Amino acid sequence: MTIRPDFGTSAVIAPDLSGIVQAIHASARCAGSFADEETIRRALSALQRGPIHFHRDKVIACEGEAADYIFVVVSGVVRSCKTYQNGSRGVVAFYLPGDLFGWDDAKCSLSIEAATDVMVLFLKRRALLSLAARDSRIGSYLLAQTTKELGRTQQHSLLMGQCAKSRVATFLTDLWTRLGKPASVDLPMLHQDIADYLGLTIETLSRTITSFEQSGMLKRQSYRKLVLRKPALLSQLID
Amino acid sequence: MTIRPDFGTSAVIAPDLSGIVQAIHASARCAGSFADEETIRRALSALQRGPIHFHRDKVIACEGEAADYIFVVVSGVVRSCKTYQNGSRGVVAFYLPGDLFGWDDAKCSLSIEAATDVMVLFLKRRALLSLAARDSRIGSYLLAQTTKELGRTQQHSLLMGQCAKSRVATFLTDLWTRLGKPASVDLPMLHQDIADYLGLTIETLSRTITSFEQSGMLKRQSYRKLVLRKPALLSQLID
DNA sequence: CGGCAATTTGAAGGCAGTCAATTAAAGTGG
DNA sequence: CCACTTTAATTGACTGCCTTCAAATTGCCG
Repeated sequence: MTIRPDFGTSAVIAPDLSGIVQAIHASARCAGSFADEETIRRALSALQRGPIHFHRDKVIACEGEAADYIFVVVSGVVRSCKTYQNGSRGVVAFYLPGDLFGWDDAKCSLSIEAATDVMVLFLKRRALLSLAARDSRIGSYLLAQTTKELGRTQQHSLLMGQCAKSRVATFLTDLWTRLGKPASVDLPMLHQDIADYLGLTIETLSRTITSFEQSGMLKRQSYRKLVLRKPALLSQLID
Repeated sequence: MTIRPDFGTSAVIAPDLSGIVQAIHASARCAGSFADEETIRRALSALQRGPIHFHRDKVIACEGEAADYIFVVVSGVVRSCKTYQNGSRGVVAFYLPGDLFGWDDAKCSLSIEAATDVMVLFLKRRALLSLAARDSRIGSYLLAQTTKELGRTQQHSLLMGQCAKSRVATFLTDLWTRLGKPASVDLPMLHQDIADYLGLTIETLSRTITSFEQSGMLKRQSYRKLVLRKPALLSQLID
């Protein structure tokens, strides 16, 4: 069992629920909640299932399936995507360690799949919702999380209207930023996943990265390892 | 003051808050709520402002502006969009009468603008959130509404990865369906808005509609009035 | 009827896609 | 540890869809 390289130090952010519990506790700004941090932890643990391990490309939740669970990524990368009859595919989002997702109703017809080998935690949806009804801190947290994801998705739909260079530059700088601006960026997912996420072919993705390298903006250390030499120049391509 | 043609009968769905109040009441499935329907109505009315009228292309809320309000469309169509330095524009979503929106945090940098002459109701964001903390029915409603919008936005980002014919066919059939499948479809917004929403130019949009007309799938009655003759064929173009 | 705005149509060019071949990297077994 | 196989990524040549720029047409409103 080989765990693929993942998002550096952030990979171990959420080995359990403690990150979420603290986030809920921190986001509580409203009166009326009647549970302390320990209570939240115990309540969440009670409706937790897993974490469960999935190999790359395994389907975690099928499209159209009854959406009984909310997911938390413990390690690795998860993709939310749709495969069409002609074999092409669109990737809506990637989820990294610590991300809570799976709010889309069942009708949304998106498939949740492992983009790398991953560990995923399951939370019973109905139980979580009824918990949110009793403790407004959890409700606020869920709303804030969903709003954040809505914002990201809006940005992504805007990105899809741009040219290839802008899309790739945005993806690389976003990823680099999320990783804490390390010296070198390890792409945790396949180029095919990135291309489907950006609405491009792997050939165009590859050629675009090559053009960035020829401009001196970045350097390839290997297929999946890049060094961003001039991030400022890359950012100028965005918009 | 000329009110432009809008979404037929649905234009008068929400002249006030009654639609939302009922939706909140209906979506209540959790214990712990301590307000009846009349209480909700009064609470919402208290933090309501407007409705206010905006002419087409007027900015309702500027990008980056402190997001103090949540919006409800009373009549007309609102667009959520971003204008780039080079003058191009991307439209993330259209909001129709009855839609509640404006959840995106301030940082999201989207501009809320009138796509037609519109009437918009304002709700104080903080007051609504604290109300949601006290009454879980309102919290659930807000979460459900945000989730619904997230799903729509995901579908839209997928759409942007498709070819022009699929995008236009999807837009037309979706609109036709939302309008209750009437005999003829009145496009309430300009072609430029639709093109920016679909990530196309107005020329490509026009040419695509022309090709649909030549295939006998639809017929133009005027620039903004279409008759979908073979909706099934149009749907086949969607993937 | 006249003038402006919106849409349609036409012709030419560019960016990204497709198909095919090569190279690099990772996994496998001797 | 190295040869072999398989998978992933790069590169090249060509095609096609969509854009761009320009002109004509339609529709709206005074």
